[in-house]
Amino acid sequence: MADGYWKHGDALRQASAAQASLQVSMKRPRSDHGDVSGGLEYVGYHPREEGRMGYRVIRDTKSIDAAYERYLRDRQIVSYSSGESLRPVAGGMGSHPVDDMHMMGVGVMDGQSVGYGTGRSEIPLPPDASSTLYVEGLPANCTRREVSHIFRPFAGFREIRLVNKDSRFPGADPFVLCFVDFSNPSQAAVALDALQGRGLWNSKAGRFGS
DNA sequence: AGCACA
Repeated sequence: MADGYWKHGDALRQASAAQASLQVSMKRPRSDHGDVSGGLEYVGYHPREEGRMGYRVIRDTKSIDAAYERYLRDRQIVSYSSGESLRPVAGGMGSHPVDDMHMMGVGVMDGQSVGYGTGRSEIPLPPDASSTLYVEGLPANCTRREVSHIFRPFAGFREIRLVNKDSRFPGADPFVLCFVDFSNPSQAAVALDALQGRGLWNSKAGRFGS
């Protein structure tokens, strides 16, 4: 009955024979408390007009998840195989909500779409969306340069950080975490939409691509 | 499954 621990790890290990699936998500908040400047209970309050995006005041993480899932489902972009890889939680720059910003190359310029955001001018974001993406499911031996190749084409790409961690379970192999910085949450969301749940690592070839 | 750096 201890198999439950490995319901996913097993899939990961077997993926080495097929194609590993990259899981990209928003960065997790630094802590569950202390982010609120006032120390009060208005947790999800944000200053901008939220009516246009259909968001209301959000009280906790689960609400955000639900709202985000809803909008993704409406857009029919992401398939939910794992369901857990999407974590658009608080943690961004709360002072700078991005509604309809199409600056810096994301979205449209003079009627022409740029970058990988082609076709969609903007992506509605949760008020507390982060500019950093969290990536897991990478092979333990992948290099920083390899992973950079995946994200560099996206507008607003800034930097990538690989982190080697030991498994929380004894005897299991170490794994690689990855944090990808973008100039703003909107640009991060574009990359997220494009990469979420996609299989990018061709383990047969031992490299990225097909 | 696993969330770092400033």
